[in-house]
Amino acid sequence: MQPKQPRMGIVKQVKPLIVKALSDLYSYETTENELTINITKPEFEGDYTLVLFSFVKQLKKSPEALGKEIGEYLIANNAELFTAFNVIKGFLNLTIADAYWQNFLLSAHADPNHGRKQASGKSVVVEYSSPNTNKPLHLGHLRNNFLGWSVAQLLKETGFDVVKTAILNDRGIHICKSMVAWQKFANGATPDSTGIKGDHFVGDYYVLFGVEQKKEMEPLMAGGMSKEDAEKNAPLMQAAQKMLLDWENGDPEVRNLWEKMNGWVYEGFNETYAKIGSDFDKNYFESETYLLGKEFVEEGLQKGVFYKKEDGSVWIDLTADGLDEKLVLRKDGTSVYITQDLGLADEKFKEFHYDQSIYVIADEQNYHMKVLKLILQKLNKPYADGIYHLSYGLVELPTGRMKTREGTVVDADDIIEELKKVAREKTEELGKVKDFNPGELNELYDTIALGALKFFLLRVDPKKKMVFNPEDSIDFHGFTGPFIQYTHARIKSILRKEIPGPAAAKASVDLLPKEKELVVLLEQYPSVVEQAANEHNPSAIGLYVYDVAKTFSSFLNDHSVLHADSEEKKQVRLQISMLAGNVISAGMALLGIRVPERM
RNA sequence: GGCCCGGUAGCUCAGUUGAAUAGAGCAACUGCCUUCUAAGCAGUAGGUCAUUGGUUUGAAUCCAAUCCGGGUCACCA
Repeated sequence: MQPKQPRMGIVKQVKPLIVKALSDLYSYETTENELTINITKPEFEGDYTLVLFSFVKQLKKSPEALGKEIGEYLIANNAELFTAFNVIKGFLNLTIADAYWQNFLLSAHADPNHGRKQASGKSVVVEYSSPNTNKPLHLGHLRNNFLGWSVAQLLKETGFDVVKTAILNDRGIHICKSMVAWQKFANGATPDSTGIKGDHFVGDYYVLFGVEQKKEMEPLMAGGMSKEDAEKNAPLMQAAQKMLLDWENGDPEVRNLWEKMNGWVYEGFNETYAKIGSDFDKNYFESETYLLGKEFVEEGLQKGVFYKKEDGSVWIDLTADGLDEKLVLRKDGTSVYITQDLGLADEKFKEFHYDQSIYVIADEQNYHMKVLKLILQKLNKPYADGIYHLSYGLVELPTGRMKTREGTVVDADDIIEELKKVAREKTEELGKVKDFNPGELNELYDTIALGALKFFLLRVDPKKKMVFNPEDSIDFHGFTGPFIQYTHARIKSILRKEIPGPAAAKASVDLLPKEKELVVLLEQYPSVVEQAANEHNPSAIGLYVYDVAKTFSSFLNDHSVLHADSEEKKQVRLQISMLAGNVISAGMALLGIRVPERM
């Protein structure tokens, strides 16, 4: 990962000039990374500020003298870029030429590719979403989905070939539980016959399994059996275990039922994915990958990376790396989780020859992913270093973790519907789009509801866990998706009346503070995209786009675009408006959020 | 217990390759809609940046220790 960089565009051009200045003036050789340049605080004159303290000692000069000499040098040698400077304490405040900002505005305001980079030829696989097929998606899955989708989009934007993959955990004891419960209690009911969405339908039987199992456990525990034993010995559990064996042996009846019920779940998932705009280039199914990776065991033994214990189980000793001894093959010769992950990593590489393989997985699995990468490195796999775990924090409720048992899980479909309802109520209350037809209204509600939800989940640093408070997380004011969408609609409202004309090319007027602030901010957009992509961090985009919307709103409050004092002024403001609209639209698109023309 | 991650305003979050008085939103309070959409703008109030010590011209940011919270260390996935 690249080191963090402040968001700034022009600074990339400024840094080499300062390096050269230090070299020419003092024969002091430094690198761009050594320079600290910040945006100038509003209370001082200037655009960007070089912090001088770090050179004071080495150059044995006072900050004031240094600042003055560097400032004078920069203006003397780059008059087209710098027009003024001042030194306050240890800070050299530089003023960038108005012409630079005006040229930027001219070239960028109508450029739809502003911020997009050339294809690099590098490829990356992004795996996100790894649901079990025994219950519907919840809020945690949504964070995973939105993150993965957005990171994929960011990487596309910065020139990567991206393959989006999902792994479906479609086998195992949890699936058998739903199947057993359905066999016993459903009387042949189906999603169609009940009108229940497939994934919810199957999930209901998974829940029912737990309820009925508990009933069966009571007499067993009353007879003195421990809770653990009662769980195992409950007839339903026995049936599920048997079904798992039958499944592995390919029993046709079990396989048929399994395919039928998984089919219902996929139908439900696909409906939700379509609704949230999630998509995948390739689905992997655990039922097809769970046997992969065994060849790694033999290879690891030969290379001396793994070792075999007396009972036949195979292990790797990672204690030298500060980890533990990890099992890679059971004594009965069956593989464990890590084994199939090794196999899947290899499978993906064979198919896509990735330079980078990103796994969007919750931070519960930090340890596991560390082990995965380490084993691949020890096996000298060429793709090992490209493995990257995008670890995200869990979504919690004010009361703590969501728990299926306690029924505190926030269902994905439910929360989307709830938000849509709020979007509708709010829209009707405001009454600004009374001329919309039902189709347009429905689309608007979708746009707003999903905008609110996606922005809420993406605006937080992925690696941090976050709290979802149902009471006030559903908010359309302030630091939210709908506020940004609203700002976009306002901009469009202006541009529907007039767009920047050819006369704009000649417009060169002094920028007022609010105008300047916006232009400087908008000029940073490509560097923000680059940074967000490097860090696999969509929240950087969210913060930035909000900043743009907020700054624009403030600007709009103080200045009229269409009724500016002069034609030139109007043109400049139209350009700023258009660029702000494009940046908001493009930035939100990177988060998977649509922006409406009106709302 | 070992390892990992976190602790910033009442709440949710920015800010952490060290830099000028620590920033937003929500909630509270005050103003502002015959003028490009008030889902808005402007303002007031709210902080021992968990604690202690250290490094430094300078620390929310780096180091150490401590306290608190979470995760993980399964022949589960």
